[in-house]
Amino acid sequence: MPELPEVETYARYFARHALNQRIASVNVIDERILGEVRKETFVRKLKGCTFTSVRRHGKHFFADAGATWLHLHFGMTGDLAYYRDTPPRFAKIVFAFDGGMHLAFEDVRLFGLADLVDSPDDFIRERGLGPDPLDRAFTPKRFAALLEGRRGAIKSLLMTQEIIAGLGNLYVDEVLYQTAIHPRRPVHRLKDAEVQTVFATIRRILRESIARQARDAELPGAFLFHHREVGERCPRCGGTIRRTVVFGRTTYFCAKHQR
DNA sequence: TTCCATGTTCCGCA
DNA sequence: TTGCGGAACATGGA
Repeated sequence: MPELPEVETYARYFARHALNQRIASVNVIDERILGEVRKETFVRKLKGCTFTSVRRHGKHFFADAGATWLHLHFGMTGDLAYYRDTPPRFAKIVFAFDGGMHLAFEDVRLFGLADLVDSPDDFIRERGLGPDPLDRAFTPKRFAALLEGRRGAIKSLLMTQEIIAGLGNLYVDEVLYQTAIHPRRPVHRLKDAEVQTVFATIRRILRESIARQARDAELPGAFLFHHREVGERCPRCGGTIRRTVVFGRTTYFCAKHQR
């Protein structure tokens, strides 16, 4: 489930297992997972290299391979698997390291992406991505400035990667649920205090989720996360959970306490 | 069989 | 310019 907490968890997994080992071979099992780079170039530039560090910005992951950076986006169903013998069923790219271990980038639906970039910073700038909400430079003031002068639904803005990078459908619903704001509320109708609460809640929820390694079962039971079902009882106020569509995405909210 | 899905992009319209 | 609805992409699972 790749939103920011999941990608952060993958980044830590990658760093824990796949750094400082020489890449003996690169197997691109399905070329459709590649972005701009050609298969031959992808293999040639990574074979023999060593990943030395990782970075994450929003839902984008980067690994330093020396002369180039591996760039991964996990789409809807991307995942990583470090293993010795048996590749995961939906492996699309496999890196084999000296010593016999492997790292697979797997993705059932192929909405993910693997590519090479010269510089993550340039990529982030060229793509126009907004700040990462866990970055130090992301302050309450900056957040308020990002929303300034906009008129769309709060959910739409929080989902837009060019405004804030990393939140997706589930976590935006979670943030608005916990701040008692209706997903369709126009952003210019938010009070200053509410904007500050949204800022603080984004950071708290992301940190809590990362601390639990973004595993569904370990997220607090009071999270909307566990109650995404029409007619479900809201654990916070006893109201009824409803479903609607905002920004083209299925949206769950409590009809009673989210206004 | 039908519907739905944690993401992104592109097009048309207001 | 901004915002939004809809469609498309590819595929498994309920």
